Amino acid sequence: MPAKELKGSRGIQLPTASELRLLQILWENGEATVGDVVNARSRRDRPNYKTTQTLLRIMEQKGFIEHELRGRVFVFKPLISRKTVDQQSVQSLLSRNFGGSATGLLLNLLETATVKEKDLDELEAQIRAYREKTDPATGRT
Amino acid sequence: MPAKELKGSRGIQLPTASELRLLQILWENGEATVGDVVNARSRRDRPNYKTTQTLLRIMEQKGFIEHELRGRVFVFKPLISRKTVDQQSVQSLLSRNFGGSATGLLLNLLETATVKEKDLDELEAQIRAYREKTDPATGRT
DNA sequence: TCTCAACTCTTAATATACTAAGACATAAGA
DNA sequence: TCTTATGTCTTAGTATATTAAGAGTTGAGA
Repeated sequence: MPAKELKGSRGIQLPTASELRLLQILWENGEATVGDVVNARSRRDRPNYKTTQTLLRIMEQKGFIEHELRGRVFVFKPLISRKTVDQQSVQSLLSRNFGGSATGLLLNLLETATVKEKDLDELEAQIRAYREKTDPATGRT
Repeated sequence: MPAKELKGSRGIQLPTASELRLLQILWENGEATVGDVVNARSRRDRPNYKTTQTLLRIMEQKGFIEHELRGRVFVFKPLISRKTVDQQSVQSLLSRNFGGSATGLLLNLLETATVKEKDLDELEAQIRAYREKTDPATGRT
């Protein structure tokens, strides 16, 4: 059963913080009922059942997830991948704060965040791979 | 004249997209009146005067900016730096989407964004600098 | 069969974001 | 002096985000 569309979706729409928390659970489990989602959180920060239900319905209206009636319960599945959300989130930050330039963000990250040694190696490897991709012959443009 | 505080500010508060657009102008100019801010935008995407005024007032309540009465007009100045906002924005994205790990974000960036050759050099230099900072002797941890 | 727990559907309250109009003051120019 | 453009202060409407209660349904177990 497909979801109703919301009204004027201008441009891409990113999940909100609350929605993202639920999406994480769907991504980890592949699919989940409302109860599954609620119980995936520790007793400490466990969300209200009704609240979770409402959120999932809204997320379906937004096209982030879909549901399927199995028996008499709804089983929800993600329609949008973690990678897509991550990329769109990064793009959004990039245009909002860094004028669309990835470099500013990269430098900010290295200045601010704690990056593990292993990650630095990985990152350097990625840079080499990126150069290869850009210009397989010399690694230069 | 200091601003009134808003109510329950839970944790740090980031400027919204609209607020960030105005902050950029204040950062560029050092200070600006409502009219200055409005006219800093091209006729195409020029915001409404009244709207801008309201936004600036809210931003002052949030502690992002302050104003000073000069003659009969308000001159606004930023209280928060671009660097601070950038760092907090990145941290926010990091915890929301990447479980707090900078590496996921870095790899995502290299996969997705178009990074200029010059920026790759700069980035490698930054990685070396970061290693130095971490362990001046060997560059290793 | 009867009760109850789990579930869906409907409704709603509160907060924030965004946008802008209306009322009123005043400096400056005709 | 009188009008007007420019400003501030007050008020408000629409949209979205977040949270959750209440009504009603039904499968399952006592």
